[in-house]
Amino acid sequence: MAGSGQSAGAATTVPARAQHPTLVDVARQANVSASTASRALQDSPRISEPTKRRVRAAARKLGYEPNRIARSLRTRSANFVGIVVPDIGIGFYSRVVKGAGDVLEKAGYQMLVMSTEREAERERKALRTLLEHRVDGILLATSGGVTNLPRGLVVFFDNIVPDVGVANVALANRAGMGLLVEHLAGHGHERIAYIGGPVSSTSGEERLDGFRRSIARLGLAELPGSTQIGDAVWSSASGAEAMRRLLELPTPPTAVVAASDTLALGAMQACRDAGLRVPADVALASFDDPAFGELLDPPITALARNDRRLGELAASLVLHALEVGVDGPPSEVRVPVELAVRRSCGCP
Amino acid sequence: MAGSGQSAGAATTVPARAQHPTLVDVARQANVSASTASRALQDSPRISEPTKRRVRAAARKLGYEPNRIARSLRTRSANFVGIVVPDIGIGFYSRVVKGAGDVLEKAGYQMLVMSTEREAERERKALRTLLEHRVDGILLATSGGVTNLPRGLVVFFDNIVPDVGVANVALANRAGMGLLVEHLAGHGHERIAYIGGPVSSTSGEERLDGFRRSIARLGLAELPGSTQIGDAVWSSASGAEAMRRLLELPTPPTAVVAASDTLALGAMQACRDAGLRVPADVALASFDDPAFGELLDPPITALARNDRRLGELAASLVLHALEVGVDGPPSEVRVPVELAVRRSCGCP
DNA sequence: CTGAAAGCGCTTACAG
DNA sequence: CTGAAAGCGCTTACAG
Repeated sequence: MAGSGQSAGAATTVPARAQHPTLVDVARQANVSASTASRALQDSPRISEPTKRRVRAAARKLGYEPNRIARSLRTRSANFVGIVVPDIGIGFYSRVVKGAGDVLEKAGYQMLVMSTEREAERERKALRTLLEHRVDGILLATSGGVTNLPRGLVVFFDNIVPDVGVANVALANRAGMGLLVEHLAGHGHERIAYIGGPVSSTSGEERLDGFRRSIARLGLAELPGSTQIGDAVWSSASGAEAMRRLLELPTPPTAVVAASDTLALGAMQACRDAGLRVPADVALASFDDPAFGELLDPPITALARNDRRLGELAASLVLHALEVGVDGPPSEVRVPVELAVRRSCGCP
Repeated sequence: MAGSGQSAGAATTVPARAQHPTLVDVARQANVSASTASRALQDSPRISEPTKRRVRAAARKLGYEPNRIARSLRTRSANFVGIVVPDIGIGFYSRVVKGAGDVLEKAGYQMLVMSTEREAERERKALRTLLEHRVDGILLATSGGVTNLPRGLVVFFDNIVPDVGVANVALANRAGMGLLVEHLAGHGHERIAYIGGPVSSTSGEERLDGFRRSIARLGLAELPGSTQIGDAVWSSASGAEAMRRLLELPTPPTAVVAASDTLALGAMQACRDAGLRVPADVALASFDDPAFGELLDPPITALARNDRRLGELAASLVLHALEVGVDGPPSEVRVPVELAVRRSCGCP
């Protein structure tokens, strides 16, 4: 039938997957036992130099590539760490993934990345898959899919579930908000409004709380209707809508702080559409730094985040737990943020 | 010594990793053999309904999670596909990863993501790791780390190596450039310049070529010094520099097409710094659509890409090869792009 | 310094 | 319809 294959004898359904040489192939070639070959390739001190050389030469000659699956089964550790994020297409998460990947790779671990599209069902499935692969640990930015805590070592990040997991790490949401509000107040603003994300997420909740505390600390009043919440994905469109609601207030704010770059961009757009100038008519500051914040018109004052660092920390925490075991409540880590002063706040 | 562990008898170095129940545990609980338990969980038609129910109940009761490592070793297929990208932090790549992940997941595969930071050495290492994990296929956006083609099924994307691999997929670079140049020419521009990336990459080469062909097709002259190449990462800074060089030309261009969003943003910045207005003084169009292209001032005319679609295609291609095997030269797929007309080109 | 043997947790011919 | 046995490719006590 078919018969168009290049190599003779290959079954039709079998793709051209070359048979990998195994350790016993190497051992045979080097005239030693499999045990010795294994130890030689691990550079065990129990093997003589000449033997090691012979085994290594044999491995090279055969193009031997150790089978990690077999190794994992035998050693009962896959050397895998799973990371599950709501959406890998979002800059924040992809940068966290990078940071985590770097430290995991250095420690000899591989990373299994799962993007859940913010669906609880997909998150549960991702978690199950990870567990079936016997990952050594999990880095989890949950979208609400964790009904019962997955057994094993999990470090929560971004979206924290209090008191569970071995650790959790997030940005310094409250402190960051404080920086933003204080800066705006420093420009003389007294009517500062807030555009944020749903308080069901850690960022949404902590940033709103940070905003309120700052307002109070500065002795300012929280005006009615001056805190607006956007949609679940913190979309620019919902940021624009929120801004419009703010502008319709009997006495609109003179300054607005947005809890994310997307929200801020939408807000800026809404201002422009309303014929308002930023910062002359409304000052604006953003929690997240948009990718091209300095190229916007006006360049946007925002918090410079260190997303990679967050990923590195999360990975280090799971690695640490892997090494020393866990006991006690989760450690809570907050990654500091820094104010990047540009023009949208009113600075020259 | 230590003795701070909660559960009795746990060795100090062993983290609190619960012992997973195995298939024989399930079998014992259900009073069947391991073979039967295995078949029951696979819903084999050879097993009676009552037995299946009993086995499933036992599995549920014990919280059984099949060990994929053992299964992979036994079936000699990890059901893994590797994807290696230069930088997962870049929107394009993370979107491709998402697209690929979606179709792979649906087909029952897991994705191993490797980000190489554009270093050939890291790329080689990533490839080796993937092979050691016996991935069934590889999706590769190479940064030049492929000296000898890794054995196995590889689909190249973004950066193509001619005539190798089972398939390659990239954006319709030449056609896209044509769209951009023609649109600018439609505005009456005759002095159109180009800012691109290094021609050592597929995108760099094909986009420059596409530019030149379009210019020629339109009967326009390619002015000396009117094609400028930025740095290896297509940075905004190098785009700005390229723009400055263009503006210093004895007779500067009236329109510029940038081969990427980053380059375009840099160019726009340089224009602004030079006191030039876009599009009044210089019209601008960009190959890639920046994340917030419509929020820029002016909103930028660009090609709306379908990065996810590219990832989906790449994954489908590797899956196809997995199923039917490979023969013949690689199939070459180009993902179409679409013109998103906004304001930077001169449209009202 | 080296080797024979057991076993990690599955799946799957083979037999009944 | 069910089970006993072999084996995927390693690593690692155990013995010498």
